[in-house]
Amino acid sequence: MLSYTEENYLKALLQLTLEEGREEAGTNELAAYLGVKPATATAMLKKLREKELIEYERYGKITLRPAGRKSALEVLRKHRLWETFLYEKMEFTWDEVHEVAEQLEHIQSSKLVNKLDKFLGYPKFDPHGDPIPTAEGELKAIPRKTLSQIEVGESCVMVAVRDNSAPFLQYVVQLGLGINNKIKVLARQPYDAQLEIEVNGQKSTVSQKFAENIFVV
Amino acid sequence: MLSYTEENYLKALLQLTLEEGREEAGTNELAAYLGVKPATATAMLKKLREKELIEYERYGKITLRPAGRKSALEVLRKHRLWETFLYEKMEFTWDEVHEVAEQLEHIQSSKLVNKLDKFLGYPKFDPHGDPIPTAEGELKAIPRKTLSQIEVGESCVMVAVRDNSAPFLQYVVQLGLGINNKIKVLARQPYDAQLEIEVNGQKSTVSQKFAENIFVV
DNA sequence: TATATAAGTTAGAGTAATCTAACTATTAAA
DNA sequence: TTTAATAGTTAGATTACTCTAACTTATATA
Repeated sequence: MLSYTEENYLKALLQLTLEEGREEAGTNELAAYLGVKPATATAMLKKLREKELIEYERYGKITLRPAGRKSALEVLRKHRLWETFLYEKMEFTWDEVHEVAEQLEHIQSSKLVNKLDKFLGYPKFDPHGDPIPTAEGELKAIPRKTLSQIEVGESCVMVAVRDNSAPFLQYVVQLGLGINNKIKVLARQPYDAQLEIEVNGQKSTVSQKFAENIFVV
Repeated sequence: MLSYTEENYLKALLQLTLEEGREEAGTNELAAYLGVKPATATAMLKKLREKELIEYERYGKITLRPAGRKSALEVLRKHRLWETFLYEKMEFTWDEVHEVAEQLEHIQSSKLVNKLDKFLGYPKFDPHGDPIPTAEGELKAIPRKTLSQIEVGESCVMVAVRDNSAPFLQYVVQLGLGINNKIKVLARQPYDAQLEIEVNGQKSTVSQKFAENIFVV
C-alpha cells in the first residue's frame, strides 16, 4: 500500500518522463515539480528504491521501474477520470478541475474507478485534451507539437495544454483559445520572442514561452 | 484548515453525541470509536481545545463547541452525500458505500459538495436511512426507536441502521431486511435475549443486541 | 467511607514527511 | 585540466500522529 505522498512522487516522475523521448529525471527537477526541497526528494527516493518502484543510485538519474510506472499510471488514470467527471457532470470550468482532482486521485477503490469510467462513457481524453490511461495501464501518446513549433503562415488545431494551473488556463480562455480550436500563426518576432496568432478571427500576441505550453496537431 | 485526522475526531464526537439525549462523550469511548489508544485521543483533545473546537478539561467530559459542531456537520454532510452518490450512481451495494465515503468525505471543495447535492436531486436521506445535514448545517433528527424496543405483536417500519459496517449490513440483507420494510415482532425470549421477527412473510430469530442496531418508526 | 475498578493522563519513544545548513560530487566552460 | 557553477546528499531538527508503560483521578459499591 502506497501513501498519498509516495503516489505523488511516482506520478510526478511519470509526468516528467512522459515528455517526449525522456526516460529519466533528476532530483532537483523532481523536487521543483513537487514544490519540496531537494533534500526531501532525496529521502523519498531512497524509500521508493527500497520498495523497488524506481531505479536510482547516489548522484544518478531516476527512472520508474515497472511496478512504479504501473502505480503512477493508476493515479494518472484516476486524476484524468475525475477531471472529466468534474467538468462533464459537476459543472466545473476548465481551470477548476485540476485542484480538486489532485485530491480525488488518491481515493482507493478500484470498483469506483471502473464504475466512474463506465458512468462517463469510457472517455479517451480529459478536459485538457490529455489521454486517459486504460484500466490495463496503457497510455496512448499521440504525436503532437507545441504552438511554438508552428511555422509562420501555417495553421494547426489545439489538442491539449501542458500547464494545468488555473492562472494559465484562465489566460487561455481570455485569448479565446480552447481544445479543437484552429490557430493560425500570423507572424513571429524572434528578437522579442513573440508570436502573433489568430483564433476565430481574433488576433492576439503571445510569448514564445506561452506557446510552448499549447499542444497542437 | 483542519487536518484529515482532526476532521475524523470531530465527526466521531458528533456521532457519539448524536445518540438521543446525549451532549457529551468520554475519552475512552472516543478512542474506542476511532480505533486509537486513549493516550492518543487525549493528545488530540488538547489540540482541538486549543483551536476552540471543543469544550474539555482534564478528566472531564467532552462537548463540541459551535465551530467544532459546524465542521463535523460539514464532514457528515459530505459523507452521506457521497454514500448516496455511490449507491445511486455508481452501482455500489449498501454494504460497500461506507468505506469509500470515509475517504471521500475529506475532499475539500464546497463547490463540489453543493454540485453533488444538486446532481443527486437534493436527497434528504442516505442509503442507510440517515438524514443528510443541509448546507446550512441543519440536521433533522427524526424521533425513532430501535427494533429492540418494539412490543411483541406490534409492527414497525425500518428506517435506518446504527451500524454501517459491511459485515453487519450483509447480515441485514441476508435476513431479507431493508429500509422501509415492515417488521412484525412475533415473540421475545428475555431469558435468551432473542427476538422472533417476520419480514415479508420470512420468519427469523435475531439477538437483542442486533435489534438495538435497527432503527424503526 | 474506604477501596477496588474504570477512566483518563503523562512521559518517553517511534514513524513519516518535511525543513535548513553544510557538505560533496558532477558538469561544463575557460 | 583546472575550476566555477550546478546538482545532489547528509546531518540534525521539526511537526503531526501514533504507541506503550506507568501513573493519577474519579466512581461506585461493599
